[in-house]
Order: sequence, then C-alpha cells, then structure tokens
Amino acid sequence: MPELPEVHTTVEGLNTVLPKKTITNIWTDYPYSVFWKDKENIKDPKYFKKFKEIFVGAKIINVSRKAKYIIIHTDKGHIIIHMKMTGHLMYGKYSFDTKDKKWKPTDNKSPLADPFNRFIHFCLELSDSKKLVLSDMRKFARVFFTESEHTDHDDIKTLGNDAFFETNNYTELKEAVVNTRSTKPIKTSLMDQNRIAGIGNIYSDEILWSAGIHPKRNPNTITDSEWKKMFSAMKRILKQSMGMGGDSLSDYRNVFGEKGNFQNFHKVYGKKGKRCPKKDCGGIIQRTVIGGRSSHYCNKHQI
DNA sequence: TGCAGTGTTGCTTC
DNA sequence: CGAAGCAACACTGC
Repeated sequence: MPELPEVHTTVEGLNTVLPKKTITNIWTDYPYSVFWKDKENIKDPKYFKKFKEIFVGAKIINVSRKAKYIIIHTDKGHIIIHMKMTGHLMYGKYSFDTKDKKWKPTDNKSPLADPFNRFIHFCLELSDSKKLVLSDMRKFARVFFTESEHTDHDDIKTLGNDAFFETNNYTELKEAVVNTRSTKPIKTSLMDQNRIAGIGNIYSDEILWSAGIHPKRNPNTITDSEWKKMFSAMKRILKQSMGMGGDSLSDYRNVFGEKGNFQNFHKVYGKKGKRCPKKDCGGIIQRTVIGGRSSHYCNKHQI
C-alpha cells in the first residue's frame, strides 16, 4: 500500500544497506523496465537488455524519494521504482534456487508459507552477494531508468511538491491544491500527484477526518483556518506514520520484511459503521465512493 | 460459485 | 484542458 510514509520507510532502509555497493547482475521474469515513458510497449525485453547494459557494474551512491517514487542513484544513472499497489522491495531476504527456479526465503522458513516469494519479478544482485528483490503480486509496479537527471524523467517532472518535504506552510498547501478551473472534491485534489505529491487513499481520509473537512468539499470553499488545520494534520499524520514504520493494513513490509504500525491508529479508514473516535462527537463513520476511490468520513464533525 | 473490492496511476473517450 | 471510466493484475472476502 505504499503511500508517502511507506515509501519513506523503504528508502530509509535502503540507505542503510545499498550505498557503495555495486550491481553485479539484474534479473527479471517480467521486463518492466522502460527507457523513457513513451508509446512503446513497456514490457518490450529490449528495454531490459539496455537496462542491464548500463547498470550491471554501476556503483550505488544513495537512495532518495520524490513522493511515492524511489530513486536509486548510481554512478551510471538513476533507477526509478514505483511500487504502486502491491510492490515490496526487500533486501537479503530471498535467494534464487537455480535448480527448481524458485525464490526461497533465506531464513529457511517454508517457501509455501511465505507470502511474497511467489511474486518476485525483479532483482538487483549486489556485490555483497545479497539480493534486492521486488515482489509485486499485481504487477502494477514500475521500474524506470535514466542516464540523465532523474528530475527530468517524465514521471517525476510533472509531480507537485512533496507533501512532507516540500510543503512548508498552509499557504503552500492551499496554493498547490486549489485549482479554480476544477471542481474536483478536496479528497480527489489531495490525491492528485501533480498538485501535491505523496498522499494516497488512506492518508487523505485520515487527514480530512482530523481537519474536520468533508471529503466532497469543493477546495475553493475551504477557509484559511481550515487550510491551517489540514496542513498541520497532514504534517502530523505523515510524521506519525513514518515514526511507526508506515502502514501495514494490507501487506506493506519494509526492506527487512517488517510490518509498520500505523494501521492500528486509523481513525476512519476501514471503520465504516463505527462511532467516530473524536471526543464527544457521536458521529458514525460513513463509507462512500469519491473519484472512484473508497472514502471514509464522520457524518457529524466533517463539514 | 461469483462478484465486488483492494493501497496507484495512465490512457481513452467525450 | 477536464471529468469519468476503464485498464493493468491477482488475490481476498462476503
């Protein structure tokens, strides 16, 4: 479920193990990789061949992120990974059994009991003999690469400011999200990565609950005092979740296979029919669909 | 058994 | 340009 805090947690983990290591091989059974985003088939194996030509032998400098995009910086260029819905990057947790051509957990637990090994579709082999694997059940994840500045990549350059690192006060949030030509509800606008980047379905519901704003509100009607509340809720909630290693409501794991804790602190997401946890509120959490996404809110204090 | 629902995003159509 | 709907894929749960 990677949204900003989960991607942040993944990048923190990668930075403890990847820098100064060399990529010794690259493996895939599902060639995601693309040279540039274009009209061509992104699964064309010719891109993967090119990818290997450039990056086998590359030395990793460090890892950063912009919104939900992970960027592995090397001396040959940048590898850009988006985990989408079910992607997980894990380091040193799996080895490839060349005999029966299957991925096995390195802790010797039963491969049958492992929830991720069946879905490993991409791997960077490193000079410490460990493997960085991408497990991705639904195959929505994407791996891009570029030899130029990563900020020039088509997928990165259209992103709005990062919700945590690049949004510093309520005015910046308001200016990023408000678009007078658009009537999109506030929830949809908060999740529009080209306006403000990093917020997905869970955190948009949690932020709006905390700020007392109905997810269907037209952003143009939101007052400055409400933007202030939304800004501080956004910062506080993202920081809180990063502090607990992200949200493992579904199947998120960090690069060492460990769960986060934020799923235990949801106020609204997935709480349909429950009493609103806001003190003395007495509302009931509703579920509806906004912009095609499942949305949760309190029917009393979110206006 | 069958189908709605799932954290994300891009493309097509209007 | 913008909105809506669907597509990518595979599994879970009602």
